[in-house]
Amino acid sequence: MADHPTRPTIKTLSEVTGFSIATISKALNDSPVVTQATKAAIRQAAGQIGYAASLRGMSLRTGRTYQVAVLMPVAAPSGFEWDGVDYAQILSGIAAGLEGSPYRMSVQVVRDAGEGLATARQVVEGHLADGLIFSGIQAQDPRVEYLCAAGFPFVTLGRCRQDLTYAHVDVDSDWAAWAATARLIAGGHRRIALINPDPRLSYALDRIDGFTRAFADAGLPVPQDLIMAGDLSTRFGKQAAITLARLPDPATGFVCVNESTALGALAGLRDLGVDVGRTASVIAYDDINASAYFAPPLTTFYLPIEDLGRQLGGFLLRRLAGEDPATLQQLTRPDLVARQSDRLERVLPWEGNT
Amino acid sequence: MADHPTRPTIKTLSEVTGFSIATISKALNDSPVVTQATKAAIRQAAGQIGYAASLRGMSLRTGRTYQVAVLMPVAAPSGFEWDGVDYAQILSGIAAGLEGSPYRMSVQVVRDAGEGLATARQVVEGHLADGLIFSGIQAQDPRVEYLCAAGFPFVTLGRCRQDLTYAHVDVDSDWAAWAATARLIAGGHRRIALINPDPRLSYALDRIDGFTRAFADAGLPVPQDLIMAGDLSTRFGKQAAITLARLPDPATGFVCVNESTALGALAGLRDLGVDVGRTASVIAYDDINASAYFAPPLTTFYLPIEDLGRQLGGFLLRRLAGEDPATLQQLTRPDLVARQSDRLERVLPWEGNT
DNA sequence: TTCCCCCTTGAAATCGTTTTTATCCGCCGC
DNA sequence: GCGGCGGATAAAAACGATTTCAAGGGGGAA
Repeated sequence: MADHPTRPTIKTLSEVTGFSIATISKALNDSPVVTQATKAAIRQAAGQIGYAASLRGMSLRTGRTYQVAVLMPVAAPSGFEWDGVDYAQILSGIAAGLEGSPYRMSVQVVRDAGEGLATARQVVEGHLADGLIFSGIQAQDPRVEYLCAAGFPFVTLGRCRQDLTYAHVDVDSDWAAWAATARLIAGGHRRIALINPDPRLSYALDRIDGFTRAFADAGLPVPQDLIMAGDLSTRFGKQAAITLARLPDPATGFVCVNESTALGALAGLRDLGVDVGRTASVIAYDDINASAYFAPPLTTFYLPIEDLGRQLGGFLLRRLAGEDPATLQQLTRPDLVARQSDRLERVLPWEGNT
Repeated sequence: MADHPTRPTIKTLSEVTGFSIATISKALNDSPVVTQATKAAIRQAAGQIGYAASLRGMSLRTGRTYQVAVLMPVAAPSGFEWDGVDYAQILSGIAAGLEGSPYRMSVQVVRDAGEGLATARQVVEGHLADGLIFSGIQAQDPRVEYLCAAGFPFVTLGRCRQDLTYAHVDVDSDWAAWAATARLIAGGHRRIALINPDPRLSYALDRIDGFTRAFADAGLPVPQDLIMAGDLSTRFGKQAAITLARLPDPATGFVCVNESTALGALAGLRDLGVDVGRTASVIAYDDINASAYFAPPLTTFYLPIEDLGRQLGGFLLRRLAGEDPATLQQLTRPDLVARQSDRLERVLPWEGNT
């Protein structure tokens, strides 16, 4: 732990320039009470000796931490299963959104929503960060409630269904599910399954809404029995697909929640000997652009999660600057990436053979 | 930004207990100069009012930040391709390894090795963290050199090939590549390809060593022309497989660097009409347990990356406590998960048809 | 010329800890 | 009985910044 040639402090700079530390501080913070000439001289000297304010000192005095905490959910460690979420990309986006500010990103791992609330409490009460970013928003989300009540700055990836005003970035899951379902209906499918995550998640409900609306638009009854709630794992996707394809009146279309469940669905259908692309179709959300390499390549709705992360970071910065959360809300429609697998290319099973 | 009912400071505790803040500090840090009785009283009161030392104050005084920085590599943002690395799991492991300590995890995103060095410098010179964790170690790694020279505590995931003593955790890639190659040789393959990442990476060289040794052990010539260096993307896996399978004397076995390249290889072979499992075999490192759902399921060497992360965190804690880095080194052999796809079940292509 | 005000800068307090140094007190030894 | 010693606690300085308030100086107005 070699103590590096102690880096310059404001006092060093004071000795070098001859100005008092008070003036230095004001000059560097661009206070209007300091002359332009003085500011220039001080900045020049600061650059010269490579002075950068110590976050520690600033932090103690101002009460700010210059840290942004991100609550990163990880699946419970029991028998790891891929969940298809590339959180690294989200973090990368957040970091990009924070760039240019003095804020750094502190990652807190949370294993479930309950732990999320506890961690949020710790962050707020322990002044561990100045702002919070998290995802996995539930329809009724205790973290959102708590943070709103506490008046703590935060931005979420996703919206809860409560009447609260807060900054958020979200994907239009209702629309995406609607579009995916409508596309399968147009392709001739009637028995379409919705492979959905934890039903407490707000976007799981959005997906059900969109799914339902697509059937209503087509004047068709909604196949309630084909809505499956689980998690984001490949294992669940496979199990669900197998269950659904084995029904007396099997599902032929699958609207998966993401690429890992879609991969599982494909594996399940393959095990049953179902030829995806001929007798069944799969559509998914696309976080990581792996679907192009599946067998068959999947039609997806691409989520630019790094961009979403960047928005999250940018919004939090603006929120920290005092901006009204009502102006910091954004809804993105994912782009359709049409590949194959979503249209019935040959006969539909219920049409019999010719 | 409601200023929460200002949380208790050491001064509060001093007023409550009647002891001076100096005594409080010593008592809570378990200094031997304080009586047991006093310590007990102070601890009791601290628990009572919910006092926890402010990291800000501690940090300013001690010069420590109580932060651990993790350098998280992300692929360059040009046309995102999945790289199959679930860094979230590594972070989760690191956080688990840090649990119980006052250290928190700060994540710095780096886009390439050069930026990694710059970021490491920033962290060290700006006192942004007390320790550093990073991966993607190159055979000649400037970050390792710099940090060793600076005497800054760090732990790496991977080893460089320089003669430096530092704490690290690594996977025995040499062994894994050897075992995978030997398995394919035993399965009848002779034209075995090594799909490898960036050749500057230390473990890329380890893999070449193991690959080479497997051929040497079998008394066979090493197919140098089948060693492909690229990145971890699915795209590269596909391109490489297509190139290799189109050779006049095509590759029939593929030792992939991870699951995303393996997925790409499968996609490429499928496009060429190669029946993997009959005329070709693929083996991969397995970070995320998705290979079980590929078509066909892949035999893999499973890397418990969360455990590796936990080790990283634990090692760094011990390093920060002053332990000798020479004692903080660990090499793990990944577990073989035998599925299919790695044995030639039917005829070998060069045997002609019967 | 004198007084006042404003503009610029400086001194000092403060944030919450740790650590060094000082003080107080009782007890032991001579 | 007195001096010194050591054990327990307290006082004060320090870490590096920001911020409040005071001070100094110059210029304009009377």
